[in-house]
Amino acid sequence: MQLNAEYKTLLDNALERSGLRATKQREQIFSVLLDKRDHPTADEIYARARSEMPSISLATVYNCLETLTESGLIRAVNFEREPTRYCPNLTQHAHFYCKATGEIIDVELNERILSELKAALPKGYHAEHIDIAFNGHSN
Amino acid sequence: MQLNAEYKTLLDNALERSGLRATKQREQIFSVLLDKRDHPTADEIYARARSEMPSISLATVYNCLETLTESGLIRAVNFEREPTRYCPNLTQHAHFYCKATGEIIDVELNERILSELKAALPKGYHAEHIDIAFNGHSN
DNA sequence: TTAATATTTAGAATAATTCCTGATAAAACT
DNA sequence: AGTTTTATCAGGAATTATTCTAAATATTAA
Repeated sequence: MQLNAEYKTLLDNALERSGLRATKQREQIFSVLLDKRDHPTADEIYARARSEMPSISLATVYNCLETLTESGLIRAVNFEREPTRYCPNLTQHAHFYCKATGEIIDVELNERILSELKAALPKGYHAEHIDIAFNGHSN
Repeated sequence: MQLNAEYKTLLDNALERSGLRATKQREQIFSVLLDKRDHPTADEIYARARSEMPSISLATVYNCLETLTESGLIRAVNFEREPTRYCPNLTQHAHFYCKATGEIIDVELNERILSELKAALPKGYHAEHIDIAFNGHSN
């Protein structure tokens, strides 16, 4: 649990805004996600969190992930029906996923592409959020 | 089971190409998807198929959906971790989804946008397939 | 028609996630 | 600080979409 001051403040403020309490567990989960940005699943996060906080439960991991997501501190990422992965990158970005190797990277998208995508919607349809997953391979 | 001749041939050819047999159940499931293009879930497809073929089982619905998907006749569509939906539109297209009303529509994307998206990938990364889901509302 | 093989069926199994309940911790109030 | 109130946590049970299993049936090939 080596959450630096900047992120600690970010976390506390976001939780406060949502009317939620700052707890060791929430801090731990947030810290795990910031430490290694490899889009881990809840199980992987549970394993990492437990190495520093052995008493944490899987249910708590799920609870924390939900509150962090709702507070806008992290993002849930899904590839088809595989277990949900989590990511602390809050910029508008897409994901590239290689099923063969498991490699996942963030793909930054500029505003122009995003507005062109939104322009593809028929009249009367408005997108609040766009999920984009590139499935492929790297070399 | 009112699969017209054109689609019957499409189905038979696609199954044959994949080394699979043409069966009543596969025809029924394909027909259900073509008849009402509202992106139904496996359960909904099961209900619709059963009204014409009461003996079909849910496992068979899942099996058929898998074989039709693998044969390239239909597409599986996922929104977060909700039940998978199915769609017989084979053009490269995105989906718009309104969680509040459940409305789902296909959004056609032109080649230019798609190549711009692919161009956003870092060097060495290649996308075979891009999943795009617009989440929002309509009026 | 028979033999070989694929498919279907029904139910059991699986796996990610959610729910439940008593215990614990944090904030609010003396 | 001590007490009360309320949120959160832990552990286990429950849920749910989907997959698996094995016996029965249908399809194709011989």
